[in-house]
Amino acid sequence: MIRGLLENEIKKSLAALGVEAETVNLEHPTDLTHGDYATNVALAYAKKTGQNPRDLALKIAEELSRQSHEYVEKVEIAGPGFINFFLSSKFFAKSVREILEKGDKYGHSIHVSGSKTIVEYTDPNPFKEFHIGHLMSNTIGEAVSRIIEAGGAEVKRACYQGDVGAHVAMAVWGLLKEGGEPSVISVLAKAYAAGARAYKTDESAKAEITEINKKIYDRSDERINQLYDQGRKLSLDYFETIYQRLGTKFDYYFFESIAGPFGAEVVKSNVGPVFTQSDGAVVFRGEDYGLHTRVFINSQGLPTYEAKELGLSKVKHDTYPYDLSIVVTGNEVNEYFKVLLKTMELVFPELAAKTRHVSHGMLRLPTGKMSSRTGDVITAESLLTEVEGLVRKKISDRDLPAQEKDEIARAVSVGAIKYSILKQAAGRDIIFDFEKSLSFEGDSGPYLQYAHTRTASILVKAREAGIGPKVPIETEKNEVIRLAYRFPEVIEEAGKDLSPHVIATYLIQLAAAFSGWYAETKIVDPANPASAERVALAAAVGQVLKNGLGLLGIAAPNKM
RNA sequence: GGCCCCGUAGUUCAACGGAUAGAACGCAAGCUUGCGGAGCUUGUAAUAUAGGUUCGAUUCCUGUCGGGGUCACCA
Repeated sequence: MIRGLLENEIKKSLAALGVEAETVNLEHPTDLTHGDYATNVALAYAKKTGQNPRDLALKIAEELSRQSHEYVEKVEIAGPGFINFFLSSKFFAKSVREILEKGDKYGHSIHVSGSKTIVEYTDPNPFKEFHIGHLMSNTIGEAVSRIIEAGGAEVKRACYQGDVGAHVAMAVWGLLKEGGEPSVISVLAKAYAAGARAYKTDESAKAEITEINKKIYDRSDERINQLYDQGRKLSLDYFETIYQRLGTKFDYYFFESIAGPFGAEVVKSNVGPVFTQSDGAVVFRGEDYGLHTRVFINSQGLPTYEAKELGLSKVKHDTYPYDLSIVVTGNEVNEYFKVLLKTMELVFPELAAKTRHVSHGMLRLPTGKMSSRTGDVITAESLLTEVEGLVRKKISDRDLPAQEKDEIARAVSVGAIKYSILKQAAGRDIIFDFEKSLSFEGDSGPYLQYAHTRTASILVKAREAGIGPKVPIETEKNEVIRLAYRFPEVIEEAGKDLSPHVIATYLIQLAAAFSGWYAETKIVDPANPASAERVALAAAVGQVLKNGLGLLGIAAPNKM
């Protein structure tokens, strides 16, 4: 990559001046008039060498020009002592060629190849709703998975599901009361809601539910077994339809019925060195580590979230010996997760060192539209369906076959939702704004998809006109080409920080540059000899947009 | 109250300790004899507050104010 090359040259230049530089900071200036890369080494090392930053910068630039490279057009000193690099047309021509040659693989690298990563995300509970929180986790987890895969690692996707516990007993209680067979998902949802309500308000129902919970564990009741098995399968099958719609395919499913008992065992065998008996429960004294005390096994002998997740870390590693384990959750568990990680350090130190937590805020809808009136959860399906309907309306006047319209409506609606989740750094709440996400203007998924369809239709027109994409040795320089080659670096950064939004931000910048160029430049023009290379650039931009959207889990249709 | 996270244009978001703090929506003014106007161009407007560290602070440290999470058996 050009970046490494420049870093080396800077280091060599510094060495020639007798400056030992362990780190070289190289960045893309926000303003393209400041060049394609800039380094602040002169500012950073001025003091050490007792020189004025600009003087040092000047000397470094002299050294650099001595070893100048065909891909660097010029080196400039600017501001307080920045050294700015302007890349050459030769470099840009080469980068366009590379994008077209690598195609769908462009951006993929090998910087984490050979490593094994497991990503746990979504984690819906059978018998309960798949709500928009799960949608958020799924979107982030899938994007993170794809980004890490693009770095060359092997990635396994894992979903952890609570198939036992009070919530399940509540649903089964509801089924018994209503006498309904769990044959459609709405029956299950209703049964759970009834059970949850009764559990809070009705003492005898509460006792019944507790009893059912026990029977689920020991499988002593035929009728309950039957309802449980049916309901569990129905739920899991239903979740699969959503994963398919969203574009996720899990490699592993871990269940609470396995991780729970195992976690409890792990905790029990570490009472003394790590955990403490207290009031009939087993707790971890987090205060010794600046955290707070958490219960791992409650006084009824049942493992809590922390114990299960602790057990799960080992179950995962036994299943797939990972180098890196990423867990995506809502940020309400942040404090618990810290405690969990501390116990993991004590019990499974080698696993704790490999674990990273990505937490996200809540997905909130504006009041009025689909907002929950009575505290009901909003299901992922209802949001998807609502948005898809709006998209369908928007494209209703398109002259396209019905099946293609269906595909477009799906791609655009999923893209709109996913993009609005991924465009900002995970951690804070996201306000899903129907107007903004679906006005398809500016900072939105559909805007990116639209930019991509424009590149696609350019290629169609070019083919009709017999203008092939052709990359010359040197090429026209513009903002578009000066952004396109950065894609691999962007993926690397997003992977390092587990931050899909880095890609989203970059794609918007690229798409905006492309749209501006598109508006002022006639790309397909048989009368202009430059047309073939412009078509090549348009193709390259389309490829980068497609690959980038792909990393976010968003489809890039050719028409919309 | 303790601990953790967060305060950036009217709004929603960006910005490895770097240059004139970037976008989008909104608002104002423009753009089609040209590949999709779901677009483009120009303008408007912000680092909560007081200190400190630094050549340089939205970023790091401390105080204040404001918002959110959490503080033993639900996740």
